Amino acid sequence: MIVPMARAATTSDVFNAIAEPQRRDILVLLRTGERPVTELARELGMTQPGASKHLRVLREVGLVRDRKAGKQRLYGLDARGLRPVHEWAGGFEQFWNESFDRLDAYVQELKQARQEE
Amino acid sequence: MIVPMARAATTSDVFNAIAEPQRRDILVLLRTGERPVTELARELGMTQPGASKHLRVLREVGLVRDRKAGKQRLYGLDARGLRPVHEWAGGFEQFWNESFDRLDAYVQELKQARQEE
DNA sequence: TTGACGCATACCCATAAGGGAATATGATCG
DNA sequence: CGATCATATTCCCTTATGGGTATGCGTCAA
Repeated sequence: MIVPMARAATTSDVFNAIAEPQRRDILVLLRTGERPVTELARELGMTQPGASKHLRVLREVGLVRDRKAGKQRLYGLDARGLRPVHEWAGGFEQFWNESFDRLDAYVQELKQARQEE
Repeated sequence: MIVPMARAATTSDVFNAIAEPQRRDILVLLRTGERPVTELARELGMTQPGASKHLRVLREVGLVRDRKAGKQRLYGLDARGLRPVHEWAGGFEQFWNESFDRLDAYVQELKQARQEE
């Protein structure tokens, strides 16, 4: 049976995991240290279940780690999975520096030419 | 009326645009130069409508530009939009370098202790 | 042991997303 | 104008996603 897939499962792909703004917010927040779910939810203005769900996705792609601390569960950052993202995007560095120099110049020329008409 | 939103529209967010593997493939391919849709589709093994749809998303977030070339439409890379992604991920660099040194050490200790039992 | 607390899941709902096939739109050429 | 090639759109279908609320479950304190 053919199973159409709407998109790569968010749980298996770091790129997908960080596609969600709130999850990026969580990661940024966790740079300042571990946090229990409730506090994290409060700081980011989300419901506790909402936070738990996002944390689960982040945990499954390995961007976050959790450890039990008594009644609580502390979530901490494991940013190693972001390295591939950084490198992938970095692979385009020469292009955002160079590629459109000529295009930009051309656009400038057009504007100028139009004003001189 | 409250309108629940499943996720930020893919057309408005670069992070979402690059969450889809095939779109990343397109961007990588375009590093080697402009291409008409059909050729791009053939090289990446996707259908023409499929390619067009992905290209549309990429175009709407500004990662790709198109220009008419006679009967064809050439798509080219505009990687400037990837710079924020690179920088965002780069903001975690210190964490993937340092954060888990202690954790890794701890894991090593555990392994060693287990062998010595 | 019984609450209370902290967190994860389950369930429900509406929407976004992708794929495939068919079709519309655009442009070129004879 | 008519035929044809290159693309973009549309329609249909199935799954993924995110949010909300209710609820299950483990842990700690009295």
